[in-house]
Amino acid sequence: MARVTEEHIEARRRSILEAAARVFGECGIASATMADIADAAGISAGAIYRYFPSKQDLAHACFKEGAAQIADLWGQRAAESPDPMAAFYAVAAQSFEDLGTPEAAAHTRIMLENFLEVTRSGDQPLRDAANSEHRHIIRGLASMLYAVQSSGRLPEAVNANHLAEALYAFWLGARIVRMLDPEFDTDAQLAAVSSLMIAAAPSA
Amino acid sequence: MARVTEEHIEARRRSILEAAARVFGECGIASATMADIADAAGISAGAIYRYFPSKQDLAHACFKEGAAQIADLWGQRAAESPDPMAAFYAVAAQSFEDLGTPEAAAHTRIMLENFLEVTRSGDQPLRDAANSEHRHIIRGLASMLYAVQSSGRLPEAVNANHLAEALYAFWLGARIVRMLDPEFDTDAQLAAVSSLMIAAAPSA
Amino acid sequence: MARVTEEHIEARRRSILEAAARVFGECGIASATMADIADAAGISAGAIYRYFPSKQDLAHACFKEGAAQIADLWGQRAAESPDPMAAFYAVAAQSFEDLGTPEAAAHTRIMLENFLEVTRSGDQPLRDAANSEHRHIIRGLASMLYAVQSSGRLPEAVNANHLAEALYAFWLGARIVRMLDPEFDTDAQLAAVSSLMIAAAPSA
Amino acid sequence: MARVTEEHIEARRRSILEAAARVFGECGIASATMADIADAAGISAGAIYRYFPSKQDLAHACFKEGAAQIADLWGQRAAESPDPMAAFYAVAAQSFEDLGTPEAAAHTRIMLENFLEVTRSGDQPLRDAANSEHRHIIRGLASMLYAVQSSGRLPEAVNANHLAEALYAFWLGARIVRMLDPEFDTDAQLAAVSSLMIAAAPSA
DNA sequence: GATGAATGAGATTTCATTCAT
DNA sequence: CATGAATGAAATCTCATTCAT
Repeated sequence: MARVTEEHIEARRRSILEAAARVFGECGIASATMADIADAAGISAGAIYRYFPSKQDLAHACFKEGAAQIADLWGQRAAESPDPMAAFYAVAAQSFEDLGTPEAAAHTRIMLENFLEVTRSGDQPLRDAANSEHRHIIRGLASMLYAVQSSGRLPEAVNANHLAEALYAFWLGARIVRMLDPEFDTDAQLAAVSSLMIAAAPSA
Repeated sequence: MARVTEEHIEARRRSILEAAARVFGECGIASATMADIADAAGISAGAIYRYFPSKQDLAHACFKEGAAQIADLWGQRAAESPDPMAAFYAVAAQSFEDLGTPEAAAHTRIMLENFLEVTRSGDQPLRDAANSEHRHIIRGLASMLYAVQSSGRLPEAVNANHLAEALYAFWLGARIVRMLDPEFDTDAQLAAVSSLMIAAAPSA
Repeated sequence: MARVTEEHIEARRRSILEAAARVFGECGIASATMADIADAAGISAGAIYRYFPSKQDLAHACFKEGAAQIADLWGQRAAESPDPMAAFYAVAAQSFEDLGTPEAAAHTRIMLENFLEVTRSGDQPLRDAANSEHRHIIRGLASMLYAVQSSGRLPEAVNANHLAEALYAFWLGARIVRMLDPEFDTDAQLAAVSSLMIAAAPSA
Repeated sequence: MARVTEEHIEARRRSILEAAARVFGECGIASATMADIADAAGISAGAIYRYFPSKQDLAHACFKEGAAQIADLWGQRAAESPDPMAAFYAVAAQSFEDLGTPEAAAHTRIMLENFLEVTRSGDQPLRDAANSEHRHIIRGLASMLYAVQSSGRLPEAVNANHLAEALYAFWLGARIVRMLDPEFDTDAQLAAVSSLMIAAAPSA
């Protein structure tokens, strides 16, 4: 089985990563065993170590993968949409809805586990990586809000940057509660926030 | 005599619970060992089993304990304050600030671990317990907002219930990001939200 | 089984150490498994870790134990014997004979494995420990030879110190070859060395 | 064509053997991995199995190789030198000095590992092979001593055969201690032994 | 009632070896 | 023939839990 193409190797790496995300999401990083992941990926446990040096590295790779996907989601939608405010609603609504899929739910859980590990271990590079992820999204959100403010639909008295942070926090918190409580109506919450912003818009 | 014994038992139970919260918060539930907890509580590992049937039960008891404390915080402050809106700011600001203390940080982490376990295990009673906790807080928040709305400082177009949920989500998400990123300025975010609500207030 | 006496613990430690020496001697440190040692000691593998933090530490403890026994042997005999030269023959002959016992053979093998590890790892403290052992014996040997030289039975032209080192090297090498080759006649060699020294004695 | 292939095969075999000796000497047989050896030999791990059926066989081949080199050393020098006693000093001094080179140090270590395995496994052919090696050297040494004795420089009372064995043991032991302890002055020891033999020489 | 030594069931990780390419 | 990805069988070490003292 030697002399395999580069793509084959990359594909194997990805399939391990996907299996790991699935299993980690289901069982938690600590409880999941390498054997579980190997089974899910259809290979032997030992084979994983050709692609990832340790369970911890595999978990980190899963986290980065998930973070990249989330960042993509925000970046893509923001670029697509002509109305910046609508983009926020679209992305938020989309990601809330995605929570129903096992992948997105798993990613949310892995992200939280990563958060827990980072705040506990005090590993600064890891912390920086985690921070840069949310800062990236907040920056995007803030630039949306600046555009809204420029168009006169957000009062000057509101600090766009800080509101972007608050919206990010809302989005993160809502995802969490929503996973726990399916009756937690994220769409209605989005609508409430929206109506608040409309009400706050300087009357033309 | 029996009375004294019972008190003694309860005191022992509490000291174990406190030690467990401390250790679970620091190390994570999976990594913490019963020996760690026993050391922190100043007893032997075997003795814990007289008070809690298993590590898992001990962890559940910690969750409940933490949830009760958070609920107390909200209930107490809300009752104290004459101005409902101010109460929200006070509690939120207080809890953001508390994140600097090891106890509050540990509680936040334990709550998240609880969340993770609940969404994974599908254990309905546990899920209900977790849900009832945030619903309790949201109810309090909603009644504050109704009061604000009644006083004419919040537009009728905004659904107070859903806004309460959104504020709760914001509060939860902000606590999380703040633990990761000390530069995440929760006070400024509260101010931004506040200024938005003021701007949205029906002009007298 | 708690609240065991200090002696019981020490006894358990010793029984593990003895079992380990037996098994390490038989199989080699690398090949021996903790399960083998646990079986030999009549306990579970996990229990060993209460007494020794790792397999490596256990191996080192075995080595030190063996070294201490050897040093005792030299020290004791040297003190007992009025004739220093006879003491050397006695100790050497004794230790050559001992090679027939499993314990002594095991110790010789463990010592060699320790030597191999030390020269490979470059761990200086370990190296120092190993060196101090043979230096101790050589010092004893040298003081014997000085006494012999003082009594005029060894020419002044011979450096007693260096001859002591040579005798130590001979003793070590002979033990090794003897284990390999039962026909290697260590007594005859001792006699040959002895006759050489007698021949070298300044004629009265 | 067939001839070329055969030479090629032999060359490959030798390069693997050399790489294995290097790696085994550095890491020890148990710790060395087939991958390490393959890297050192510049081939793939799987290819080794075309030349040697198993790791153990490879190790045995290394032993034999090392033994042959040592025997060569003694045979060559002994033949070269007109004065047999000088030959012993030359070979011994040379091999002590060589211990500074990685190759010679590796050979000494491999020899010891071989010794350990042989005395443990009870594999008689292996034991015989190891024995025949030192007997070969001892025979050479003994014939030197006979020559010395014939020339009247060694008393008849000394058994040349047994003294040869003792010198061999000294040489082996000194090599070992010297590797551990660089301050172990093998030249001075040789000189001490030499002075003892001179003193023992029947006064003309 | 408390203790802590012991158990025993894994979990991660490593490699010799094989064999499809 | 060589390659090196994959296997699968350990081996070390960790802990929740039990129970003799």
